[in-house]
Amino acid sequence: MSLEEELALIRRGTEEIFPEEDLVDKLVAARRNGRPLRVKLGVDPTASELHLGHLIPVLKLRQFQQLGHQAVLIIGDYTATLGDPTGRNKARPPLSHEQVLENAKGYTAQLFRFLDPERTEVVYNGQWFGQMRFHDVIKLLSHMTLARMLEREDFQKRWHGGFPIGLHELVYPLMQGYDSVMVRADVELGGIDQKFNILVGRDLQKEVGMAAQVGVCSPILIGIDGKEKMSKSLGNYIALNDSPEDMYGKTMSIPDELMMQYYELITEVSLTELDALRRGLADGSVHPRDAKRRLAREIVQRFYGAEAALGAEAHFDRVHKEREVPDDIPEVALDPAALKDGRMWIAQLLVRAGLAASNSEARRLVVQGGVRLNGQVITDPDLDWPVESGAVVQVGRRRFARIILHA
RNA sequence: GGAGGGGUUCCCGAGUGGCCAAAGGGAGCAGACUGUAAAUCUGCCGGCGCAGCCUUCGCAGGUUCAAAUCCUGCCCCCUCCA
Repeated sequence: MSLEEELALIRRGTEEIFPEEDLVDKLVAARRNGRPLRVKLGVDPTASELHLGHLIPVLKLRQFQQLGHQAVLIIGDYTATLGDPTGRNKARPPLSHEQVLENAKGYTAQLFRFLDPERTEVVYNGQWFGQMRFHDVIKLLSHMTLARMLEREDFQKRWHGGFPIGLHELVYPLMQGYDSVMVRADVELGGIDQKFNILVGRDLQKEVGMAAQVGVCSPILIGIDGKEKMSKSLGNYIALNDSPEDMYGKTMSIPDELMMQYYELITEVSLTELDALRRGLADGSVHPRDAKRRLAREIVQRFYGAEAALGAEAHFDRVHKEREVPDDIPEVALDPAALKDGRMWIAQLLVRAGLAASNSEARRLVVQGGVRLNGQVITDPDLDWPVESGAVVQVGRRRFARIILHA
């Protein structure tokens, strides 16, 4: 593969590479000396469930591996207990070390579905931060100035917006940068929100006389709502553990504008094909819906294989095109003793089925025509319904529950 | 340490004694349209088997027939000065 080809692959789906000349130099040197680049990715095991957003830099790391480079996966067991302020206007609550280690286990297991263990070095940054004396900390801090720190966008926003900034948060970028020093990183991957931290890593490496790393940053993946960064707390995410059906369905619900970015970041469809697709969408020869169907297939395929992808598509068509009741809807056990003469008030039923938060909400749903019992729209909020085992309750277009009478 | 500003329903933000379950916007939910896209339109958006009642406006007391609105104490946040 030519250097140009390698560069083109690395550039795919990246928002910024800084400085790109350094990357070229490093790649040239790597080829000449037969020494692969050390590509660092730090993950803070703060969440329990990984989603596509977390995966973006991981896929980039995998790509580097496929190009013959060495992956260095840093588990931020120490930094995670501190709370990374990145991208928030609020400090993240610190986690206990036990919690972090627990998360880390799940993380690595999931990440190794994509990474090649042969070419991955896994290190915990507690290894060095756990050893530091207070004196060492001060020394590390002395490499940074307050003014420099406040250049960072989210600090600036909080500063001007009058929101608190914990002193400990100022240390975070230094820690991440120090990780780069410790693993002698040539390249650091991350979302564009990591840019500042990666630059601090460059500074620190230079301070100790090391060649500065290159930052390769991906854009922040927008969630399926098309508005906010994908995150668990916003509920706009596709989890790595989602079922093929869910994954397919969620992908189909993303706004059209997001399609190409998802293609670029998550699938392995070639760049030339993506160009063709883009043109097709622009001149109307490709229906956006069909492009999205393929995207959904590609994504499911990456996680579960081609067969599962087709299965998920068939399921999707059955449920949403034919509007049939899905076959895997959640079952809700109902104690027959809760019935009066074999009947139950519809609002109660919805609440017990987990389809409404309160009787009031249930009542509203009914009045607004959003509730179906066995496929039939109900509009009387006072209805006492004769419940039978296996009955299907539906709220809105996509929320179902099957009632099972069971003592 | 000093001076000042502020905490309202998921978020922002009106409301300064009764007409306030609390304007407006956002988010969300439901309906129409559709491609489970976007945009748009309509309705809902504290709880209660609900033409009525109950609980909310930082926390705890108090005044009053009546308080988110007045008084007292406490907690928290912010700005400016040092």
